[in-house]
Amino acid sequence: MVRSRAKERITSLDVARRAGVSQSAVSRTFTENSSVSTKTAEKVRQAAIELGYRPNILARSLITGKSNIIGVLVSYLDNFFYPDALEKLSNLLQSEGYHVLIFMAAQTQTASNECLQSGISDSAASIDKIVSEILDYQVDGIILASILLSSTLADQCQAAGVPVILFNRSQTGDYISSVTSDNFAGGIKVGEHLVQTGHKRPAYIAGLLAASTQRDREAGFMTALVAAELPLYWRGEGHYDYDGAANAARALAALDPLPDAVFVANDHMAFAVMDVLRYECGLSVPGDISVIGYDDVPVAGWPAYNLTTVRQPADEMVAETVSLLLKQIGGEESEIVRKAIDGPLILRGSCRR
Amino acid sequence: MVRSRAKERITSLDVARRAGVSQSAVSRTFTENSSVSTKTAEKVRQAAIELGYRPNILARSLITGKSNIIGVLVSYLDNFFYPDALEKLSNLLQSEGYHVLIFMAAQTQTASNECLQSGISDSAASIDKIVSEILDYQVDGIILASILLSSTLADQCQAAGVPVILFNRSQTGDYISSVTSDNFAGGIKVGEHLVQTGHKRPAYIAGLLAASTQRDREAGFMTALVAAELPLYWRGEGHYDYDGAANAARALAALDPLPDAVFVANDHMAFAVMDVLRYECGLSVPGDISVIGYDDVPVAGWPAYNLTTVRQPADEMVAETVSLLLKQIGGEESEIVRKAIDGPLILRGSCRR
DNA sequence: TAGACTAATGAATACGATTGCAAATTTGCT
DNA sequence: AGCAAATTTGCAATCGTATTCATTAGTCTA
Repeated sequence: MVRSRAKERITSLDVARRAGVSQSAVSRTFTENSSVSTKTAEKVRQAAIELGYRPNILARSLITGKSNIIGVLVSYLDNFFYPDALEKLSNLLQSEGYHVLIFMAAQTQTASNECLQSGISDSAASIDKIVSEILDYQVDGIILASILLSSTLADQCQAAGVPVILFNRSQTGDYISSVTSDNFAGGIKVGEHLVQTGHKRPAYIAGLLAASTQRDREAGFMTALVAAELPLYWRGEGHYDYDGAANAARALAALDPLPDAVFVANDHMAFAVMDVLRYECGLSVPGDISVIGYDDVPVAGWPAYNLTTVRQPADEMVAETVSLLLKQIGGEESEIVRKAIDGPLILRGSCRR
Repeated sequence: MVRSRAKERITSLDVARRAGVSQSAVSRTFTENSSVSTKTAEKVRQAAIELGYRPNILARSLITGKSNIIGVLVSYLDNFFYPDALEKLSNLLQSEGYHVLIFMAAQTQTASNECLQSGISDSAASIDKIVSEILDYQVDGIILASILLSSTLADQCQAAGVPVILFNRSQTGDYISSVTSDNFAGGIKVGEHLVQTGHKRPAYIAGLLAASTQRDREAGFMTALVAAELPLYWRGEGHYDYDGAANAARALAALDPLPDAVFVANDHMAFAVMDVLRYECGLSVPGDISVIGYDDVPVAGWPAYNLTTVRQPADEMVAETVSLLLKQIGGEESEIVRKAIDGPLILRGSCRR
């Protein structure tokens, strides 16, 4: 079976000829709120169906200056929070008549211990490159999931009149709107809960140091500990990475005495920590150590982990992101907004009560 | 801080004036293999940087007839196989100079037991609608992940000269290329392995009945059982859904005598099955029942599940998909191809040896 | 240095739609 | 019916770029 070769496209002119009207009439039948009589509209629609015509959105965008495309840049999808958020984001934008052009930031190959500074600057450069590409597509807006933007790029977007919103990251200094969960408050909740439940030797495993989520969660956690005059017993780094967190967990398990609780900066790493503690070290969670994560991804609720964690309200974060973006696109909102949405601590079985 | 309002765009003409050359010259400097002297190219590039000019891809696409956009339609991302595949797909296409316009198929709200026929036809209609939208964007090609296409839509794509490739689904009857793993062979491997390891009461938990992956995996599995003259002890349905599979597992656990092994049609469901068996029913896996899954998503390798499963070679599947699609776009390949890539059975701890 | 050929350039047109404008038609009202 | 107002309709310009074609500049050979 051989597919027939490239077809000559059907344009509005073809439809116009067939329907016996002008090309403008065709255009108007397919454009919202432009004046066409129902009679001609019907003729046009009929002819369009017969010919299999559909308007060329690229041509339309060229003239209207609106592409109805939102560029979404996401760095990695192995943390389940992101596929989930992406799905919700895409669905919501679709329902608003927009479409998502997706870009993956080049994976920085700095697996774990490699010098992070260079890794970050590498990726910053490549991200700038990608954002430029996004702009080339004349997108109406940009959403950066877990990604920061150089200030020159931010300027460039602003110059192009394209609103940018950071999703799950915030950036001080530059003037970009962001939507996150209230990571500081979440960190506090974790700290207070550990205090209230009588833990005495709390540990912390950090995510990527450059990430605002990591900083805020840790800052909140430490604030709560300080308020309770409970010193941090140990601190490790897992780089928001399964293997990185596993290594940190091994270091943690070698301590004597053992910490009695560990707050891990996100669920994805917390799973690694629990796996190592339970299946490599033969420890019991929460019997020997309590583990608390952050995100409340679906897997956290599965019985195998049953992880106590702070929920990031993905639905609300996505709704807020889209609403904010559309407002900025519509020109209604031009202030810089930094929205931090509160999320509850979900008590499950990985933390001793 | 208030963002400055919409800017007048910088066009190639602006750059031309600034560089003291014609608009054609500007265009040529930004187009591959067109003849410009290095001297003028340099002038143009300089002026472009000063003005912050970047070519408008939409305008370019309008004239070249190539958008460099690939439409990717995916139905859900909660099965970890898809985020992973999507990430790889996007990366590979990006490296080939293409970009991904992503569409989510409307979630069929037929949670589990609801009448599936109507659910499927609903979603088929909405998928046709979405594919039409994709075509409106003048995409150069379409990838459908786990999604089937009505034959009228297939015709429409063909008429528009847009190649379509099914990823992880195949469709008989219609003439669409597809890339899958060799699900039949995989099913056989599972069946043979259960036979060789001396299991006597094998059960099967099916995925969505309409899915080719489900059909082929089950057919392969049954073929192996029949060859060994081992009857299927029990069969349930989980609809490729965590909760659906959990329900099936509860039914399975109520059997007396218990099956001694269950092949679950994908990993995502297998996790639910293991969770129910272990934490609801107090059974041991693999002590009381062996569990085998399909996909080898990353979580399958985590110690908490340590799931024996058939690997779907995502890298190869993605590479094959992209290579095939690009060939078809380039017009080199016009035959219908149905590629089924073999994947190994990964032996882990969830199946008794 | 002249001649032959190649490479570089600009003017003009096309891609497929939207939209302002003016003419043509329909509608509404007395 | 007759005129004013409102609605339709078609023409033509436009969006930002690629590309053909004719022309000019540049290179190489003899």
